[in-house]
Amino acid sequence: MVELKNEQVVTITSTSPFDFDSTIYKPAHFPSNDMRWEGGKRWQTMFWHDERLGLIIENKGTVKKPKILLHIYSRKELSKEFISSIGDEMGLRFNLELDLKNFYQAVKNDPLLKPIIKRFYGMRPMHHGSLYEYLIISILLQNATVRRSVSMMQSLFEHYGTLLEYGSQKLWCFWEPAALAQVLEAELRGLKVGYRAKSLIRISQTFANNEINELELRKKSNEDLEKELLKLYGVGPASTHIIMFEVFNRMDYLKHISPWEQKIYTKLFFNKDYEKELVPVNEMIRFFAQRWGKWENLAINYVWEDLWWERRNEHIPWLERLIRL
DNA sequence: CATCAGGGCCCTG
DNA sequence: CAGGGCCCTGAT
Repeated sequence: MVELKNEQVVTITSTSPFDFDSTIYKPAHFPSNDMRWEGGKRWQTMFWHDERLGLIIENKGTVKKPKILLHIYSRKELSKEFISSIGDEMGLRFNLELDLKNFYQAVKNDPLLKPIIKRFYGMRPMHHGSLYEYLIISILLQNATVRRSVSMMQSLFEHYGTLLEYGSQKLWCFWEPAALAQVLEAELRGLKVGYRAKSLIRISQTFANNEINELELRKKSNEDLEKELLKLYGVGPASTHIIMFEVFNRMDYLKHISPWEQKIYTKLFFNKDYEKELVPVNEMIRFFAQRWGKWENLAINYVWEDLWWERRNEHIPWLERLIRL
């Protein structure tokens, strides 16, 4: 375990409106021991340019006047440039520059979104981690129930990650790609990740060899980016779909809906019993494009997040059956 | 006890 | 382009 004793603090801001809790905490993401959330505060570990960091993201503002305090814990003192690069990166990952007012204007007459936007006014989509980290997660999601994905993630943390102690928390930090790149497949299979071992290793090698650059990919068009992602071993249309939205913030890329999402969407958007009648994926894709155009993924995400926040407050039997946590 | 699908993907024919 | 196989787990 590594204790991070050095603390530096920066202020970051967001366009308005900004809702802190629904942006920095996503109940739809599966739980993992690299983070902790309580109202107004999120602890999150971060592997950034060879440093293992502990972050505390703290709300000091309001929806109208956003202000976020970013506490950065590290082993040694960090340069001013390094600190500000972390602030910039978090701004991107948390979509703090996104102009939500355009979105709200575009969908202002939508009866489904109206009450949700009222409840989550200022919510942004977010993923806290890097492309590499999200690729690992998306591979763990493949062909597995949520419970199994959670246990594979924890197992990987315990074998290749680093336990950090800071801000009275102990949380796991991701490994660098090179650490997994040289592991033997049999060793990984010993951690019960199954056939995913090969994908985890090959993707780690791609990153360790610098054959892929997240910052460069950000500049690419949807089409080119999709092509680059699909080239990665173990990445298909389902993983590409979630990465395009969650990592690269593409609001207008929707080509795939997984069976699990299809069931939930059938209920949420078409108000039908998915056990009797599943709405076909192609029909869904046409429907979303026509209804919400270039904002489609954000619109869907608002409905999706609303459901998962509701699940925190009350038992939703049909959803529980689908999650199998 | 056996069988099967789960927030897919690769490879083969 | 369809379909088999893949690791493991809990539900049936």
